[in-house]
Amino acid sequence: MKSAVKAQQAEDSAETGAQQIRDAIREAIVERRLSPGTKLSESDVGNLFNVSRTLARAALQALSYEGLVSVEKNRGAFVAYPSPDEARQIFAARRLVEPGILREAAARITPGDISQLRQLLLEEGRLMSERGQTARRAEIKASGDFHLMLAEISGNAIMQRFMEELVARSSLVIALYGQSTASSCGHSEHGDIIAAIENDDLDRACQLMLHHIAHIEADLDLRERKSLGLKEAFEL
Amino acid sequence: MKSAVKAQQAEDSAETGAQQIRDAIREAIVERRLSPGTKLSESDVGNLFNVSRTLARAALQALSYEGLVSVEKNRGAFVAYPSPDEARQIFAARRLVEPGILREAAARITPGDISQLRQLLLEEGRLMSERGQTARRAEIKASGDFHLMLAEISGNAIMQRFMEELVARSSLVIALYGQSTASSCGHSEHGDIIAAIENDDLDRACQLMLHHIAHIEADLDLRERKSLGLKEAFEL
DNA sequence: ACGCAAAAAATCGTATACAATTAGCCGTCG
DNA sequence: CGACGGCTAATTGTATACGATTTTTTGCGT
Repeated sequence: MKSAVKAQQAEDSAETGAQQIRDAIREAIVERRLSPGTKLSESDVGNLFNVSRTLARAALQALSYEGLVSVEKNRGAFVAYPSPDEARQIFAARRLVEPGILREAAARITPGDISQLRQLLLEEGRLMSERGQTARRAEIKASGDFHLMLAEISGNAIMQRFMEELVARSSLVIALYGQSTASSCGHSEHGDIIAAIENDDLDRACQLMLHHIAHIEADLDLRERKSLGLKEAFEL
Repeated sequence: MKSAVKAQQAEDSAETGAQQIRDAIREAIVERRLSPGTKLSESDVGNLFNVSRTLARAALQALSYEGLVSVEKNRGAFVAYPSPDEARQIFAARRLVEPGILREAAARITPGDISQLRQLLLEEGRLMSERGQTARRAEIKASGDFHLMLAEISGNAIMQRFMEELVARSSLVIALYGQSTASSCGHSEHGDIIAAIENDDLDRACQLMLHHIAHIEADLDLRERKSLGLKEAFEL
């Protein structure tokens, strides 16, 4: 799975400082070590990675393009705090594209791909039973990787990159609005989808995928709670 | 249409130099005043807009995230030169998402939206009959705006941004591989799609959209012609 | 005249420095 | 006692400077 995209700039591909920082921060956000709303000042980021503000700034700008941090002019960068409406749009986008990706992936899937998917599933299950923060974080990533791997199999680098953005932002949304202590993704549903693909039952696989996404979304509490109303917070 | 997205950083929204440059270059690329492969050195861009290399660099980096320019480490930035395979992926992505966007848009479309779409169509037709470079460029933009407006009507800012990227990159592809001198888009097909939406015939609208995209793609010559081989160029 | 190697030029990568804007603080005034 | 105003500190926006890498040129030898 780490063979990820890296589509453009094929040849030299030596990540240029800023990209390393960007990736490190992104990973921290996706694994929820950084909470939504956390301030990411350019100086702090620079000091943390022992680079100049120039590179820190570049990394933050890059993350802002992916929707993972929001930079406010003359105020600074913050880990994105998606509104309930944004959250709905993210999942609407996933419902819109994932069935299509699934179809494309099913059309070109190889036995090797399937065994890789199964292995991912196994790993996911193993992490799920473990205790501890680090296992939990790895599990969060693994459950997203299932969706990303389908995108990779589809062979469309553009859709793959888009899915990476959607999965990452989903992680933020779940961190903010998720209710169940249970992990992010219904684990068994992933297995069902693979099974449907193997049976060449594409329609069923797509339907399962839609249910799966709906299931994740159903676990969210997307009520507008704009800093607790500031009035309602004390009147009750 | 210019009410565009601008989702993040809602409040002050005063574009910060680099963004202005980015938009200017993007417009130049989409309108095909800049050809694929053109070198965009940071110094040149900076001088052209009377800003420092810092801002020029930021703008180019931003464009690289959108896939409109490719930056090669220690070599420079160039207007993207999508490979035939990339071109296919771009159109595959459009086939994958545009029907879905169309369905979402149809669900929330208002009479006002329809009249705006019609007006866009009229403008497009007017420009099509005119002669001259500037009219041609405006037409290119207008034909893309039809698709973008549907995305805007769909109410999903994320899908809208993605469509903006896809339309812009499509323009590059057409510039590179387009054959017919005729414009980029079958104009009448846009009208047919609107008509189908008005008749609440969603399935037909989606089918028309798919045909429309296929039609654009059919006008491309996507054979691998890697700088004409340097040998084959003279042996025939 | 051709090819190769070393130097020169140009360009990018990163750091530092300065200017502009914002946020917090404190003192004064009503 | 609360509110307003200006000042200071912190943070971002932009420019300039320096080092590294690549490309081109140039000059020498064969």
